[in-house]
Amino acid sequence: MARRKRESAGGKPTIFDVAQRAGVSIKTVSRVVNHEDNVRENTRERVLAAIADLDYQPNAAARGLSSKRSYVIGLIYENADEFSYMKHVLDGALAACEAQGYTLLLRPLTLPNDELLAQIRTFAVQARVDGVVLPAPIGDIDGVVDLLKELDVPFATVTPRTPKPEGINVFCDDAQASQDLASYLIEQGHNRIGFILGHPDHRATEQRYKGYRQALKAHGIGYDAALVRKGLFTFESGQQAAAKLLSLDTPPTAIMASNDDMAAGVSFHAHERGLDVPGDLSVVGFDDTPVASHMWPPLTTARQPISSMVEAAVNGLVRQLRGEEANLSEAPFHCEVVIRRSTGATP
Amino acid sequence: MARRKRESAGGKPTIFDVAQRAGVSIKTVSRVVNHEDNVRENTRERVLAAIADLDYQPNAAARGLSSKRSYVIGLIYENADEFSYMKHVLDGALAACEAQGYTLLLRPLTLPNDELLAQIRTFAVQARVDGVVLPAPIGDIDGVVDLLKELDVPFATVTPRTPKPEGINVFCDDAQASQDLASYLIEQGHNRIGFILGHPDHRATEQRYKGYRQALKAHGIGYDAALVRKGLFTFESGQQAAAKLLSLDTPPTAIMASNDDMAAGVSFHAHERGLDVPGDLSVVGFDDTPVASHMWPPLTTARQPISSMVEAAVNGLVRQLRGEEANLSEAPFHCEVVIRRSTGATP
DNA sequence: TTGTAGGCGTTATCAT
DNA sequence: ATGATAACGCCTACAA
Repeated sequence: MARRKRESAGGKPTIFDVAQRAGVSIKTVSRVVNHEDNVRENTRERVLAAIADLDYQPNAAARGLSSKRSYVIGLIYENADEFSYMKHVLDGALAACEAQGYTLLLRPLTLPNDELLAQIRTFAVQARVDGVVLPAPIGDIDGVVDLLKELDVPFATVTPRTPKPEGINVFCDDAQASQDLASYLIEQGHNRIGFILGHPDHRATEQRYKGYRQALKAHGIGYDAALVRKGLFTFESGQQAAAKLLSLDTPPTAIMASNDDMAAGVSFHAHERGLDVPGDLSVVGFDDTPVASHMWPPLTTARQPISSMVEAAVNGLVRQLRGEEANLSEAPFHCEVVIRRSTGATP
Repeated sequence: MARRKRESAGGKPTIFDVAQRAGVSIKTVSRVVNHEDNVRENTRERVLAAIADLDYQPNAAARGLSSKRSYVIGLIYENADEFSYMKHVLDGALAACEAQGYTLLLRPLTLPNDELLAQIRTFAVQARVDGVVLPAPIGDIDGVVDLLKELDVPFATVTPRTPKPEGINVFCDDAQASQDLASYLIEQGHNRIGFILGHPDHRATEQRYKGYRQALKAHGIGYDAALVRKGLFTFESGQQAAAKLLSLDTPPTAIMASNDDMAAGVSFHAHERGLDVPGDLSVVGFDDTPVASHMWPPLTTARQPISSMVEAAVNGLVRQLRGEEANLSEAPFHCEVVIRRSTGATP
C-alpha cells in the first residue's frame, strides 16, 4: 500500500502539500527548495508560488536526518570576561549563518585549559556540526587545527595567517595598523615609546609587535629592549607593565599597548601615579573596544573589521561544505586607525 | 521484508546497535535514554553499559523528526553595542541548555524596531523552537509576551516582575540595590544627589528610580525634581544628563546613574569640566560591567546575578516543556553592591 | 526534465 | 515490563 501523502492534516505544510498544490512530485519541490538544476523555469515558478501560498518551511530535522548533514556550524571561542571582540564575532557569524541557512552552535571554552583538545573533540563529534569556526585565539592553539583535520571536520580560522596556512583562513593587517599607530606617535615627537606585548598564545601578538619594530626602523629610532614589556591582554597586566615602564630612569613619553584593555590599565596606572594623559604620557591601544571611547581620556586605537572577517570565514566554510571553491580573497582585511585624545588629539 | 537493522556499518552507532548489544528492543533503549518508567533496573543497566561501550549519541535530527520537538530554545535579545549584560545572559543560557540537553538558538534584534513583533513571529514559527527566553528589555516590550501566548510558544522572561506576571518570570531586587546605593551616598554626607533614569522601555528603570526615592524618604531628604534627568542607558545620554545636572545653580555633589554606561558618561563629562571624581563629584552606576572596574576612578555600582537568573529561566522553561512544574522560587535574586573609588573609597 | 522507491534513526502506538 | 511496527518529512539513488 502506498505511503499516505499526508493530506492537509492541519499541521505544518509538508513537501507533499506543496507538490500536490503545484501539481508536481515531491522531488521537484525538493529540487526547487535546494536550488538544484534541471527544473523548468515555468515549473519552478509554480512550485515557488505553492510554497508561498502554503507558507511552507522545510523541516530541518527531516532534512538533516535524510541528508546526514546538520546544517549546524559550530563556533568555538574563548569565553573571556572581555567580550567585545566576541560580540563582533557573534554578529558576523550569525549574519552569515542566517544568510546561508545554517544554524550557529556556540561552544565557549575557558583558557588556559589542559583538556582543551578533548573538549573540542567531544564537541565536534557529539554536536554533529558540519563545520567549525575558530576565531582567535582558539585557532592559534597548538594542535587544534590538527585535531580537526584528523576528525575530518571542516574548519575556518580567523587569526593572523600562519606560515603554512591550512584550510580556510581569514586575517587582517594588524602589523600595518600597529606600524601606523607607532608612526603617528613618532610624528608627534615621541622617540621613547614603550610597548606592551599581548598574550604569547595569540598570533596577533607577534604582528602588533612587528609593526612597532617596523615603525621604529622606518624612522631611524633605535630599539631599546627595556621599553618592551610582556602582557597578557588583561587590564591588570597593562597596569603592571605600565608600572615597570614608568619606573625606568628615563621613562617613555608614550606607551603602546597591544590591546585596549591593557591600554586602559596603562591609563589607569598613570592616573594613580598622578600623571596626566596625554600631557605626561600618550597612550595607544588596539581593537577599538567600547572602553576605548568611554574611558578618560578616550583612547587612540585601531579597529579590526571583525564581523566582516568572521562572515567571510563562515561563507567560505559553507561554500566548502557545498563542494564549491572556498574562493577566499588572499588579501588581508584592513584595520582602521582611530585617533583620539589619549595621544593629544583635541576634538 | 523486515527493515534491515543496520548492522554495524562503520558509521555512528544507532539505537539498533545499542539494542542488539544489550539484547533488548530499540524501544527499551529509547525508554532508558529518555528516562521513562517501566524498565527493570537490571535491564536499564545493561542498556546503559551498551551505550557507554558504543559511545552512542542519539541522533538529534531523528529524534526531532519523530517527536516533533526541536530541543531548541530560542534566545531573543537586543543586540546593543554594550554587550556585557548579554555576555552573562549567554553564559547562563548556554550552561543551562547544555545541562538540559537543549540547543540554544540566538536571535538578535535591533531596537527600536517597528517590525519587532513580525520578526519575533517569524523567528518563533520558522525556527521551530520549543521555547523562548526573553531577557530584558525584550520581555518588557508591549505585545511580545502576548504574541508568544497567541503563538502558543512557551517563554520565560528575565526582567523585573510585572503586576500580573505571565508565564515564567525571573527577576532581582534592583530597587533594593538602588536604595542601598543611594543610602550609602547619603551616609557619606551627600544630600543633593542627582539621578539619571534609564531607558523608559526597560522595566528596571522604574525599579532603580524607586530605590532612589525610597532612600531619600528613609533619610528624610526632600525630593527635588530638578535633580532627576532622563537617560537612555547610553554613555552619551549619561554625558548629556550630567551636563544639565552640573549646570544647576546648586549642582548635586553626587550623581547616581541607572547603569554603568551612563555613569561612565557622567564621569567623562566631569573630567571634561575639570571636576575631580570623587573630590568634587561622587558617581554611582549599576550593573558592574567591565568598564566600571576599568575606568578611572573605578565605579561604585551594583551587580546582578544575571547568569544565574537566566539559568533559572531556562531551567524553568525546560521543566515546563517536560510537563513538570516550573517550580520557580518566587523570591527575587539578590544584587550585590560594589563600593569603589568613585564614591570616595580608597582601597 | 521529472518521478518513484527506499531509507535516514528516532518516537509513538498498540500488542504481548 | 518489553517488543514489533508504523509514522515523521525529507533526500539520495535510480528510472523513465
